[in-house]
Amino acid sequence: MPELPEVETIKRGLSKFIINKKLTRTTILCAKSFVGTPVTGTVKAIRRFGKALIIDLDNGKSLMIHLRMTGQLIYDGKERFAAGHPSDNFIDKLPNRQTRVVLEFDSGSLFFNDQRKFGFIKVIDTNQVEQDAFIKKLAKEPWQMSGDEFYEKLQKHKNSPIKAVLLDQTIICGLGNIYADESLFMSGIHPATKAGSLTKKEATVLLNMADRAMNISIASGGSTMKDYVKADGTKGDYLDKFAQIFNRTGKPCLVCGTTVEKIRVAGRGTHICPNCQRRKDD
DNA sequence: CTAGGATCCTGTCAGC
DNA sequence: TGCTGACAGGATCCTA
Repeated sequence: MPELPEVETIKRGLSKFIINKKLTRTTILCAKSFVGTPVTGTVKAIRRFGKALIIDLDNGKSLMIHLRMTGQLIYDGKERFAAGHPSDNFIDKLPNRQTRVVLEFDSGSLFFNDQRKFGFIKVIDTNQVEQDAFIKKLAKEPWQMSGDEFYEKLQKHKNSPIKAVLLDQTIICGLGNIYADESLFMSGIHPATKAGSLTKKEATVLLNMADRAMNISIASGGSTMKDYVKADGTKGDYLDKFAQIFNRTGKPCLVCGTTVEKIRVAGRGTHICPNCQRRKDD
């Protein structure tokens, strides 16, 4: 669930609270959610590779965190900060039944919640982060790639629906189901269009829209929570204020008024305006 | 090599 | 009310 903008929001928010703080204790409530042996140490840096978050300690070890579909990180200290999968659990008492791991710092606790247990925290050597099997395969993020480069990549997957290509982190990194739908809508491209049938111009527009959609979201604090969770559990407002197509099934298209439809592409629920996004291939 | 489907897991919701 | 199947903001594994 959390896509690049949400992870970036977490990185920025968490940095304010745990940099230079000491991780003193790890409590594992679900064995499969924590890989490796718990470590202690002072946080020196927080980095992001695609949708993966890296917390570097001062002892040569790092924690790699991937939230996958339903992960959340909630920091509870003097102030509370939460981001990730949107749900009321943000304001629950912690730990709750979806809490899988608790990382205790000398300034507060960081709760890793994950309903479906697809996410994980993994201990790796800091100097091996870039060699991690997942990180190593990640492609460039949209703003690091040229339109020509993206177009060339599409030719290697010419028979795949363009949405499947957008979701493949080894082709272009950072998009998930929301931003794939948003980018395609903003580009006027049907998600099932074969990647190889896009022109270089269309590919370039799509790349630019992926960049724009994610940056708009980062600027608004991601699609989940604002920087600080208040007692009322105020949620991040990307989906409400900026999403043009995602989760708008049955509502009028913001551009032409046609009813938004939900279809299935690349095995994922996909939102389209059947008028603005027409297939030009087969 | 690519492409597509099943799979990991828990929870919620629509439809009988 | 109780059951059932579909589906979920991700990625990997297996098969053809």
